[in-house]
Amino acid sequence: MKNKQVAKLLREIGDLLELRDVKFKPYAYKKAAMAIESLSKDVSSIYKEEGLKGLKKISGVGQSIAEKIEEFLKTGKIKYLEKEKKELPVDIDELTAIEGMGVKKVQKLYKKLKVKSVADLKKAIKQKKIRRIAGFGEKSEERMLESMSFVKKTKKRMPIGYIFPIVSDLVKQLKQLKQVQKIDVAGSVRRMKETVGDVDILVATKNPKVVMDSFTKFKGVKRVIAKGATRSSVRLETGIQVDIRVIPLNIYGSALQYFTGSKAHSIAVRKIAMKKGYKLSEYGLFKGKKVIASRTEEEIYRKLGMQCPPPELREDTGEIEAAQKKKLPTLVNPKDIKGDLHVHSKWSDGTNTIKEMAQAYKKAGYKYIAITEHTGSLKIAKALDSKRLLKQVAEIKKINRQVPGIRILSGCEVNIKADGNPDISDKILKQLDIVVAAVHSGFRSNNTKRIIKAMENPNIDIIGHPTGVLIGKRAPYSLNFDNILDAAKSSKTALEINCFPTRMDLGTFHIKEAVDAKVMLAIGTDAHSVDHVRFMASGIGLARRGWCSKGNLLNTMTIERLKKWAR
DNA sequence: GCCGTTTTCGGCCCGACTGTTTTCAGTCG
Repeated sequence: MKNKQVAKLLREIGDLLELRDVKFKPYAYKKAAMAIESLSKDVSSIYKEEGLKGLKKISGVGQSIAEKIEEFLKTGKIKYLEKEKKELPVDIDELTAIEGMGVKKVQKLYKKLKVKSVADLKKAIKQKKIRRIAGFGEKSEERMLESMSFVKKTKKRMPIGYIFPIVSDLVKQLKQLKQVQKIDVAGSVRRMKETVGDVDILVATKNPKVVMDSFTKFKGVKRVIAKGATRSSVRLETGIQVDIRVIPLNIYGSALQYFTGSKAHSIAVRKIAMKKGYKLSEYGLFKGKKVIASRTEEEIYRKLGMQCPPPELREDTGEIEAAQKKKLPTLVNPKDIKGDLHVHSKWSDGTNTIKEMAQAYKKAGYKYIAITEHTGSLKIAKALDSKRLLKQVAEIKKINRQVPGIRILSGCEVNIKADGNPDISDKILKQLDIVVAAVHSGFRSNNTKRIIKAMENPNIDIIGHPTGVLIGKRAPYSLNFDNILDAAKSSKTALEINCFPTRMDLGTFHIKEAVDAKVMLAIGTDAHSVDHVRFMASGIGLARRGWCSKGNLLNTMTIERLKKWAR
């Protein structure tokens, strides 16, 4: 996937143009960057299939930007960008990562002090040179220095699965204030994005001051970045930034709509409002000075002639058109989920017994779980060989009698060897209810053939964490995903939505492609302890982001239908 | 640089907070 790289380069061009005070072009480049970043298809495959014409079909991409993308795909660089960079050799990315530093300030500091990097900036601050420049002062120096130490942390996005407990703790603290009339988490958390940069919380109250004062003093708050009557920002000890917005109850809907985003979705919706002669802001939908909708999101979208898209779809990747045509899909719901198809126990690298896991899932309302331990050649602690696997099958039969009300399926997470064969014999796999197969080695090679070979094995039901990505740690291995989808369809193999927080694999884009190709999907938490049962929530969110309906997921089947499907 | 069932030219989403200013530019979301 080249999309992220392309987006970054275009954004850099935008920044450089902004530095030079060029009008409007920066906006165009950044808009194009945003569109490419949220594209469901790889730009290089678009280019391969349809050439320059295909690139120009991307919203925000015209002749000039298309040519620059083409140049990058062919040569690995963009001459225009290299030239611009030579004239302004500034590490914009690094410098603007500092709180309160934007391109204009970077420009000023370069012109006046030849500041090119964070190191230069640090030196200039130490020499007290910054404060002598118009627009800067002693306080700016202080602020910059302070935020430099946070830069590394802030640039990192956190997996959503790890954000939930932190967020729910904050919400709980806020709910205890009697002044809080209504509260919601907005932003990327509400949209259930795989990773979260910062957390947005919306509160309705008649008494903003009390809410703001308490919030900025909550436990876990390390630093107050900004504090005002309607908006405050803090950084938690965990490094996460939390923004809180306080508004009166009568504009709750428009505020929630606005603060949920995404930015691309918000801009697109505002433009629809403009076309109808309205103005949309967080304060409501206006006709002239008259408010015509503000209490609920549904009301606003209705007045704009569209359905209200579920938050998970709000990325401007087709949901707006679908909402206008009243053709939004009915997304899968938590209550549709009957089972978890990827669970570990003490038998391999988990921390709880099978019985404990089953009881935890039963308590959470599940009808079945599949115990899927690591197998054979995998060097992970206590991987199961054929003998232990068969022993576990017998053991599970016993536990099934001890824990009524939930059905434990025998399975495994079999290792796909380099040649595409499983590292447990078919004779054994045949005796299991559900077989998840996954790649655990050879991350640097193209694994398309290997996975297709595995899918053609009739004993393999699900391909686990299909792209091998680890958030913030490992890039996905190279795959021809179109070929994977074809093979999944013809071999009737499901692809996993592994929602262990550091995996989130498949991700949004690939899920949507699988849904479009009518390939079955299976959510698996990859739970290694009873505390991991809750990861299902982000798995469902991820499935919804990929436009999954009930019918796209194995987990929504009854146990009878699932077993039939597996056979 | 991009875009258009009002436009192929003339516009580009909107508002809060901060630090520096004496009324606002820059940044952020």
